[in-house]
Amino acid sequence: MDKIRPFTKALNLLKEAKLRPTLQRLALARLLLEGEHRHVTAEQLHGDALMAKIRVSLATVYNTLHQFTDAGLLREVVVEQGRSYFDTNTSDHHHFFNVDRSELIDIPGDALSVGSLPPAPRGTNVSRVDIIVQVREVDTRS
Amino acid sequence: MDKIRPFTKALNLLKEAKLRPTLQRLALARLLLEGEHRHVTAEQLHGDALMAKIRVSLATVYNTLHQFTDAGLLREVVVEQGRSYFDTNTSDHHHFFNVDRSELIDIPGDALSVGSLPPAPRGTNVSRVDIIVQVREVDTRS
DNA sequence: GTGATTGCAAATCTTTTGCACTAAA
DNA sequence: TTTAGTGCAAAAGATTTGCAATCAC
Repeated sequence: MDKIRPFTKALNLLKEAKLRPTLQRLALARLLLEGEHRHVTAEQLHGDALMAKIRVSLATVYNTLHQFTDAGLLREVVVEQGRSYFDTNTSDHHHFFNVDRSELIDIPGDALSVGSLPPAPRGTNVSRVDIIVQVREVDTRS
Repeated sequence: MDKIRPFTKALNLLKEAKLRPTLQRLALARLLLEGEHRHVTAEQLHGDALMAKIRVSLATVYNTLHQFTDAGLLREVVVEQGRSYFDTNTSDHHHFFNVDRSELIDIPGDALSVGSLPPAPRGTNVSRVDIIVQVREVDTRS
């Protein structure tokens, strides 16, 4: 039945975020937010969009990713120098980062916990906690 | 008495790392590794070097930071999109990151611990765990 | 000497910006 | 209409690279 109203979810998300539902925003929202959770770079999403016959510029992809992030629909994750990932899973969780494949994998929030966070430096408040578990492919030689 | 053999420590570190003790490597090693622990960007270190009358190019600063990192003398920390920090503290510890000031602050390894790390994805080994506690300046208005 | 290291400038890569054009309300 | 949004190309930043000149051994 999803076929009967295929744009509803993306449309509602944009509406809630007070973002005008333009063709490209709607299309990007569908790519990002209607399927499984994903971790994408701007470049990847741009490629996906073109593949799906959606005419959109890279600049607009960047703009849109940031607008979605500001609206709380996405979460920006920085694990690699020079490139940002955007995570469609905005719930409390952490990440494995496979350095060899440049790939992020979610760790459910309850599978990992921080014991005893020390107090934030004077004059500051904690705004977010990220745990990045860096992993590498096992060496199959030997 | 440090004045009597001011280059000894940096020299030994370079020797251990099997890096030829050139003028600029020695100078950068002294700036980085002889004082308090620091978190520097390439740009900052370059500035420090020029300030200390050490003639060195930014490209060489980058090369040197990476050579030191490969040799285990430094640790690269990525917390901000577009910029890398190099941490002179290579022992097991984590970080506060003040977003408003773009400033890293060490959290001693024993002040924070991860409870129950889930198993690494099939075919991978954990190579490193980073905890970034993002903080913001408290809002003094209101 | 000769091979490693450096400086410089150019190149690269990701991300941002300015502005004329287009589309949503 | 009128205002927000888009595309394009150019700009901006951080980092890397190619290569001739220089330095450590």
